[in-house]
Amino acid sequence: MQHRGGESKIKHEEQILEAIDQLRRRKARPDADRICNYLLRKCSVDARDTIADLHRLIEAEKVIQVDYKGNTSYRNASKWSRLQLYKNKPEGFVKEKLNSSMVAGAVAELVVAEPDYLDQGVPADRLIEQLMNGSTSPTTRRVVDDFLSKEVASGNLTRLNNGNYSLVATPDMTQESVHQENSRQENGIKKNTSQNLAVVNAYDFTECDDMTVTDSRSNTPKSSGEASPKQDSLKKDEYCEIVTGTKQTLQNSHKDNSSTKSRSRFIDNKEESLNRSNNHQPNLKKASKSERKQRLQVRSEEPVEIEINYEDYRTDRKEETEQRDESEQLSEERDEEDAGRSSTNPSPTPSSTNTGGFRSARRKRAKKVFDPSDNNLVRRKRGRQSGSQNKTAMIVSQDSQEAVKPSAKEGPHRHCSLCAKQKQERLVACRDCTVRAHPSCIYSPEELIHKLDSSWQCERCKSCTVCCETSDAGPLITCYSCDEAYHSSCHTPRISVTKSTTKWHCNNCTQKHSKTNNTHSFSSNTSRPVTPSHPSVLPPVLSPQVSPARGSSDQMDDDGPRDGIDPNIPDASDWTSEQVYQYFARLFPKEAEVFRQQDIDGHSLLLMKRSDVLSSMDLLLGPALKIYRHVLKLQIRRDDPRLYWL
DNA sequence: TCTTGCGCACGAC
DNA sequence: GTCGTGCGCAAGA
Repeated sequence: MQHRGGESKIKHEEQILEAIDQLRRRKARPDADRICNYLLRKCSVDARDTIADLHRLIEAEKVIQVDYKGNTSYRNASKWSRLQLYKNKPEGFVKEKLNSSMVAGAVAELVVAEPDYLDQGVPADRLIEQLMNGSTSPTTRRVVDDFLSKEVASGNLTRLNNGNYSLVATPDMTQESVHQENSRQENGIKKNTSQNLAVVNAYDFTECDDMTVTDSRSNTPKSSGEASPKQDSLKKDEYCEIVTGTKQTLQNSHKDNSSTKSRSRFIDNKEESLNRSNNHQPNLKKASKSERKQRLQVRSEEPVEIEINYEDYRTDRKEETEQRDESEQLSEERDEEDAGRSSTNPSPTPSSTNTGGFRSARRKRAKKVFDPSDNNLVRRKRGRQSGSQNKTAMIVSQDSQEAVKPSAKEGPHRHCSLCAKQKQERLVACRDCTVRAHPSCIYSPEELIHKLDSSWQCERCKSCTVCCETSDAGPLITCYSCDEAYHSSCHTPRISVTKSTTKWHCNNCTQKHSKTNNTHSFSSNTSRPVTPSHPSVLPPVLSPQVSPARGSSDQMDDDGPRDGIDPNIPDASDWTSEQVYQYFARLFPKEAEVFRQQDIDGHSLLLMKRSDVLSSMDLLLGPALKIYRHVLKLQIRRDDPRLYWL
């Protein structure tokens, strides 16, 4: 491949263009870092070579360097739909190369280089030149001048009577920029600060042999201005000392009335400065990554990115290696700092921060919390795709029928626990556990009419009103009227049950009704054994019972014992963990194990909070809520639904 | 740990 | 409104 002018072939042109295309497909920013990374992985091309070729491609206009949302991107000119727009109005694609921070940085740099500017202001020409030097993008003098005018208009910059520019001092100015500037000078850092003198984040600079730092806006080589020494090795701690805040620089320069003074002071305070600057070093990578980074070396973060000045690759790195030991020591500290910050973003490009740049601050979206029932959705696979992947997936996988059956979506059990079939009938959930059943499986046709809207309790959850034992202790007979269940031996008088009986009324109901009517159809002679309407299809343990009024506050009000301690609810305070387990095992055989695992005894049980049950026991929400109900029941020894949701 | 896919926010038009 | 872009996240290797 030839340059347009017929120059020598650009060695990695195809790979670079491919990288750009690939990154665009991935919706990843085609920045220098990623391009280098791509070539490194695919072709083992050193980042330096990649950058060098990238710049050649830019010069050849085969790759267009643009600033988009505050950061540098590269476009494949042959495939870029906006190429014509760019050609017509290139500044429209580089306008973000100028921002307040960059201006501030340029001013600060010039002030540090020439302390007199502090009082006199920075000559417009010098400032424009500085800003233009900060970018090789087609930024024109006019564009820069216009931008400066806007900055003045917006109050970010002051134009003095002599026509020179000065930064507007702000209260938050600190000394650190001067420090970094001085540090740079003293340590021979070449850093283009056309942006603010902001954080230069180091990705393991122990390995950054011959990297130099340039403005993030461009990977193209650029002059570093007067303030930048020529020999430019970089060492870690110097980067650590480069801290955001050009304005700070000036103010502190003012305070000290001399940049020279502040310079020495800052050097003395190096350690302190380092500590502060650590907060601005979000992407320092651990040494383990260094091997790849060594070759990659193009990293960015925050408004100022590290970029490779490919012209400087050839520079001597002797100075840097001399200071490496110190740097490595400091890197450990930074790593520790990093541990506390977002490290999940592997992107080398500035991620979320927008300090001082024009880049819009993308808000980090909260992770969506899906409805538990969404677990039944087949999600589109993400990440690397292996084999064919139906991109239009996102299909509701399971019984679409249930989409019109709201109650059936309430929990993990979508099959009727009684008939184990799927019907066009909504499921009723046991109010205490996860068991579900069709109303028609639970009730007889006659019962369906007036009990359909009642809460229902499966046999496991049903307990004897008198002894509180479940059907494990013997068959329960449920009152047709109040739905209280009794063991035949617990009820007074003792119940004589026959399977053929369908309607049994407890003694209480019988007496109540006998007071109000003649109880012609109300007799405790009829009983309803704890068997479902369709016993032939029942799972062995499930025997649904209707609890029409239980759980309603109305009944609570009628029910004397529930205003205080319900004697039917056992005192769990002295239970062993095994007893606790046994209690819950009867109700929630699947989930009860957690009580045993966590060794929850009666005392602990009584101290448990809602959050303990819902969060700390690793239970699904549905069972957890039901378990909590029982926990609360044991704690207060009342069965008051009103308390469950407190 | 790294790469990849992609939802969705954002800005330009 | 559409379109281009790419951040931020999650999934997969």
